[in-house]
Amino acid sequence: MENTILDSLTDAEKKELTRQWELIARGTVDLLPEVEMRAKLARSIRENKPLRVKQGFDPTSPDIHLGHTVGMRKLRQFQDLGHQIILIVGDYTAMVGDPSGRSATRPQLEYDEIMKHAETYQEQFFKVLDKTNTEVVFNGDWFKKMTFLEIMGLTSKYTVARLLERDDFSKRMKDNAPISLHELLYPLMQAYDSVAIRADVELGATEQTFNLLAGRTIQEAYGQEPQCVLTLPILVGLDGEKKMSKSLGNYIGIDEPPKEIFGKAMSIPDNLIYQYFELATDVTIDDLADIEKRLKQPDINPMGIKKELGETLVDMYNPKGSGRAARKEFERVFSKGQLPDDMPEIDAAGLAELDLDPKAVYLVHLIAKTNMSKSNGEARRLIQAGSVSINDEKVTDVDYEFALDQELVLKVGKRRYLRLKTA
RNA sequence: GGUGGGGUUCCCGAGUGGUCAAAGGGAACAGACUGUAAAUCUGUCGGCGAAGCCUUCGAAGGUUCAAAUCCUUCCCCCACCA
Repeated sequence: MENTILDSLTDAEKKELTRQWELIARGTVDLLPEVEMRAKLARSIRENKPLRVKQGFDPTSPDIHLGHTVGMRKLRQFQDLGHQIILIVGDYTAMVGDPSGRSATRPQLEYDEIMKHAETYQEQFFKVLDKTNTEVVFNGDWFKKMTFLEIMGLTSKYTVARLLERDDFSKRMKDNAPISLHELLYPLMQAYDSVAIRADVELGATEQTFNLLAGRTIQEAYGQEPQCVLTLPILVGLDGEKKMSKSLGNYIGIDEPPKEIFGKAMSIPDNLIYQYFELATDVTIDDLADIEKRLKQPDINPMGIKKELGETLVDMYNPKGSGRAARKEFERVFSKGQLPDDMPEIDAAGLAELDLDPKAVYLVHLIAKTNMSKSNGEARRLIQAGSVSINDEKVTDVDYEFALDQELVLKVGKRRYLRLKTA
């Protein structure tokens, strides 16, 4: 039957199919099953009916980061091709916690907190996607209403053996780590989302393959045509090892200030530069090839290319020119060792509020109370390690105390600054 | 439900009455070297302005001059059996 649709296309339609296919396939790891996907696309073109393309995001953290944008940018491509995007905000799935790639149960979140995150997600989605033809739905909309009988119905459509096939579960079994029953349900919930919105295609990172495929099974069980599955590479975090995630602290948030985005981009290991361009930016295939070539040249310092990356990333989520400004600022502060444009400030009154005497400021307390360190102990250690300076002069005396009688700049570590003003 | 094994600091993991704020490793932070890269080396890594004190070894009690270590109860995890 698939072939009949393909065969019946006019030349113009075939050309359109090829165009769409190429764009969709770019950068994807797997498109399963390919034949079905082709047939769905062909039908969509023939009948002029957009595909319903879905991806779910669990609002487990307050911000969207570059890792999320890999899928979102693929969605954007579908959108530009005229297809319908459905974003599932997983308010209910977030409560369960996706076990994918996890070696331990996720901590359960409070519903209120999840909803707060959901709000910022909805704002940040549209830094990448076009608001006008995006549907945003919460999966709580249907899960909230499900009766126990209906849940039984859902769970009867999948077997435990198949769930346990997943390597994250089997690993946990082997390691004698706990697996809670509700975690087993996660893939079924995600799968049911596809039923609820009648998805034609679902996107996700490669680690999602199992959940995505479960969607096919469940849709079929509910009498729907199974969705096609499109997987994308996982973006590695700043540490160069683990996947980018808020909880690991190795992320670049798209809502962060330009300075931060640029600085974080500069801190990634060199061997990630290409990947970041490929997965997190919109550079053309030609540019990508050029970047690859340049990175291979032995006499080139990858730092320059990394700065381009930083600039590109900043510009994607900020007004024009922000990338350039961020780069200049970075070069001034870190390459030339000059003071940053702006830094936190405190004056005598501010010190007093922190219970510090402007006439005899105890440095350890100053650092700790202004959150430049986590505790007095840490402040003391930083001083001993020689990472604290005032007006560019290293301070190594743990008991250092000074009177604030002139403007000073305190620097702790490589990037924490504080300007002290007399009034 | 029964039997056995476990729960130690951010993580892994040693420790079975004092010398334990607790070995070792990892992570993290800082310093040197650099390019806020990697690698390497060094230092730090519960809190308190020194001494000393305080909090921490699943939870709560108890024994003891002294408890991560012994006892009691409870909570949780795992394996095998059912």
